Amino acid sequence: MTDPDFNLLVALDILLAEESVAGAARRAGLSASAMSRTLTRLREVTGDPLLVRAGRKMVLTPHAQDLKARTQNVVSEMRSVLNNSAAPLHLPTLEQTFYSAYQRGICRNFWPALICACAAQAPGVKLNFVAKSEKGPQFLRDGNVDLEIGVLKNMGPEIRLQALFRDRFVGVLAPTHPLAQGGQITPERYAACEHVIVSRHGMVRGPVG
DNA sequence: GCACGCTCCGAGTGCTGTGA
DNA sequence: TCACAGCACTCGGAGCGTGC
Repeated sequence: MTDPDFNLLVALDILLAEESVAGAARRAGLSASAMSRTLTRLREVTGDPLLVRAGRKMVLTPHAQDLKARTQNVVSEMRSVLNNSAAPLHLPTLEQTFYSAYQRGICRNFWPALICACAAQAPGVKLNFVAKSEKGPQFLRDGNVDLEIGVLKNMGPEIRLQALFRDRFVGVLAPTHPLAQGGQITPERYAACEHVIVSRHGMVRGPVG
């Protein structure tokens, strides 16, 4: 039995992510025709069309939808195995550009310290800060971003998370406010008050209720 | 509003060159 | 010799402008 061509996995990963032969070709540094032939080979190997025309666009078949997450994980694991160099990381000579996604209002506090630390310990490193328009780990999975700073959760097992700090809310109220009367402010008393919710994501309920 | 034609874009394919 | 990639081309769909 001959092993399949594992290079096809990388192409499959890009095709499933881009949902476009032309887009996948650009990302892989190939011509569209070369990527089209690669897709043909993938169709032969998997026995599934994988990407089918829907008007002017291409859409994933149900089988391709099933393969998408598995392929991402396998390719990510392959890369981590192959990139696991035995040579220790040497920051003073490291020449690399890192892209960092940020959520407005959260990580600007970290920029000065981060830039100073890079300049001192890794002068060859360049930092590009990219405003992030949507939540989710897709930017990291696609490799468009190396680092994200913000309120992160449900990122998946392949994304490494590290807590930088814990925040807390501080309430300010007038001496005449009902909460200021009657002793200790409990969560129940706080929740019983009327609230105004401001949500960037259209949520009509918050942690309070 | 509708039909028609033009243009653009993307996928697929035949042919050919290249390297192992 | 074979596999792969690029060039050139065709085909099909969408968008847009124009005339009725």
